[in-house]
Amino acid sequence: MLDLAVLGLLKEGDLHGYELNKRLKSLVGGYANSYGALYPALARLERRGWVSSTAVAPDIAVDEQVTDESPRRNRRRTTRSKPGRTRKVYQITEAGEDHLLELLQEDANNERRFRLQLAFCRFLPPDRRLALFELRRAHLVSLQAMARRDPVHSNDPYVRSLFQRDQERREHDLAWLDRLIADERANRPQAPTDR
Amino acid sequence: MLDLAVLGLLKEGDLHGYELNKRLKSLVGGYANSYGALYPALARLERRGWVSSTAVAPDIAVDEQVTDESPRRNRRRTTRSKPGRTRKVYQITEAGEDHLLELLQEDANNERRFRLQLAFCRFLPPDRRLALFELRRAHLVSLQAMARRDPVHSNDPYVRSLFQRDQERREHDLAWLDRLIADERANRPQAPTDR
DNA sequence: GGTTACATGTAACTAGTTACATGATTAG
DNA sequence: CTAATCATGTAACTAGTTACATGTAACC
Repeated sequence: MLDLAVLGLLKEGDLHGYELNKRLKSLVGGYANSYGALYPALARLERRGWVSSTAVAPDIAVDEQVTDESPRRNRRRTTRSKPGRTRKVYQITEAGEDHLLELLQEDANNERRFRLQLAFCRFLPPDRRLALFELRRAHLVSLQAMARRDPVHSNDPYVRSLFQRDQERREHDLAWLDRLIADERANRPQAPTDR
Repeated sequence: MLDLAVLGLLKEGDLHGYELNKRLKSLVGGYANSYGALYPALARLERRGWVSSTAVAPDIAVDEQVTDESPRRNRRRTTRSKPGRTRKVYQITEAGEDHLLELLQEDANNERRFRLQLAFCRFLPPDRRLALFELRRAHLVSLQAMARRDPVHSNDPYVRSLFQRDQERREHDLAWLDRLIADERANRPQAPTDR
């Protein structure tokens, strides 16, 4: 799932790990997204040829190659302008873009995954995007039906309250998705079914 | 987290694994809760002394020891009433109940865990229960604040829609929790702060 | 001179899913 | 006789978290 997030973010522009993590936080909102998952994921993506990396020195656009005899004071002057350490900047490859398109269309039964798919669904062709929404909708409807088939057995007020919140959330979610789908259809009155 | 769910269910009454799994499904609603997690969890809980198990033969309360010469027709009659295989029925121990109380008060920053805590919070003393709700409330408020501090940067309509749904969901959740807290306070006007 | 932000990584752990293996019994 | 339900379990995998290790540089 991190793969999806990382490839999506890299499609928007090249980034290094630390920066990726910050964007991930605001994107996923409420998750930890710590480096313990991110850096290994980047290494894996690179091994599979979905991204490539370039080492970038922290001193950008600042002066000449330092000749070896330059004293420490000089060295200190050269290392200005940008923070500390050499960064590894990642860019998405062509194979990576293909893979991203696949990931964007997978499943629909996973809340977290759908969140990411939605965040990057602009990279999908309109028909695939609509298909994704419909798939998610079908899933929500089936959850809805399941909940109706066997309602709460418990008399405990806390359990009842919980299940009612669930119900309301499902309804709200479905209404929201329906608006999304309606907008999607409205913005593409093309593709006339041949007649 | 499964530990919490299993101990909570066993506190309501003794159960075997298969039955536990069914209750788990309706409780957690939308999760898989397959046996691959459940059975190892039960084994672990037993090793730690939080539950104990009893093997129960499938034929309960049904007639005499079958004498060897009884024909197949008879045998079929005897093996009625309950399905196939020997079940392992688990019951919660005293140590298990203590542990359950601890699990019910942990954290509050985990959506899934809080769901389970709420489902079994009736086992908590009223003041601990209220504390749990307040802890969760504080967490939701901090999420709310975080979201307000840095709003959506993106212009993408899908991302915007997503973040707005998040916002609405947080507000709905908070309102729901506040109702829960209000009810809780209303139902215990006792504990007069000494004066 | 200490805290925060920048920057990359590893190791151990938590939590759950998917697929497999096995076998009995029941309902159609 | 065959599909579904009951029943217990293992192995391999997916996905993410927490804690650790290390070091620079900017801010106050």
